[in-house]
Amino acid sequence: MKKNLIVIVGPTGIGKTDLSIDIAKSFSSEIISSDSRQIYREMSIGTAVPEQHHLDACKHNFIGIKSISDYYNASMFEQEVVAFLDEYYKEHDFAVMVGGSMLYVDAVCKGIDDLPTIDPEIRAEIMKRRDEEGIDALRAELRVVDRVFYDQTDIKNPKRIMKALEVFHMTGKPYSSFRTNSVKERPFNIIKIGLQRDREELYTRINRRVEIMIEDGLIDEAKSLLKFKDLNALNTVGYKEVFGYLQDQYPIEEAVRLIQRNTRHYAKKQIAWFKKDETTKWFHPDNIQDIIDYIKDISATE
RNA sequence: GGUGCCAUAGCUCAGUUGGUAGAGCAAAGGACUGAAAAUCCUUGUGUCCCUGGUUCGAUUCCAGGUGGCACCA
Repeated sequence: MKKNLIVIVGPTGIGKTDLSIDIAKSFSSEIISSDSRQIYREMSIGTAVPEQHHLDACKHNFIGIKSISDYYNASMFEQEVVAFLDEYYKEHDFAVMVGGSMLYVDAVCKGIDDLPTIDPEIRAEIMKRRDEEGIDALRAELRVVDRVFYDQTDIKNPKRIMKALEVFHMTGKPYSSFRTNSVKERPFNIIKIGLQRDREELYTRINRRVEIMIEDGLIDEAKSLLKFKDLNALNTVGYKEVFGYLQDQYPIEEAVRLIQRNTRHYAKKQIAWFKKDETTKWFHPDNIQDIIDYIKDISATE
């Protein structure tokens, strides 16, 4: 019988953590976190890492396994999770993957193309040119060296331009030549569960959760990380806004307001991304039995 | 009770020397295969409080009304 990966997705604050533990218990399963920020051990309050009694209730993987100074990306996550599952499935039939990082979820479920790892010098060089020559110069170069990608991408997005140029300078080949637009076959079933609530209800939960983070010591956590604020890991909702407060740019109330708003915006983007996947079955987080029945039903038939 | 000020987008307000209106905030929709909690794109019709008057034309001027605020009694 094929093994099963139960994937639980949904916007931040929807209630994924509680549900995932119930599901994991029902299927004698461990949990894999697909969360690009909970993976850093220095960040826990601001990333809403599950509380200790949750962690004790069920084995969690891929939480706190990296340091904020480590370079990490979706492809590394893909490889590590696939390797993990390869071992894990020798003793289990089900695994639960839960988390809101859209690209990380897709990296595991669909795979992403093999690309060369970019030398830090090349990345630094591109960033330096962006600062000195401007993004327009980089955009013009991309048009020459990779017209295919230039025509199909969002050309106003500096990150897209820089990524493509990094690959070109690293390999001498256009970025578009690495893009296969294919989905990798996995040796396990993927059962996608999407969680949804009324927008108003979700926003109320988000606003409240931010207040709780502050009560739980987010300010102190951010204070201890202030000197690392330029690391990518800390370009994160909850931290960047507190950094502004700690640097006297605005009062604490403003920081809270910004975190709440930016978290809502993040949730919106997650909803837009996840709803495009037509293989996802949507439930309200309280309908636990329906979800369990659905998983039993679909896993038995595949 | 009297006087004055105010009434415009979900909120705070600007504005129209009379030709049916726009900022900030909030919000909504979307893109996105290696930095993704990142990055990027798009979206402002609203009885301009109500009724009447003047006018070719009123959200704008005038009168009355209603509501709010302030001061005086």
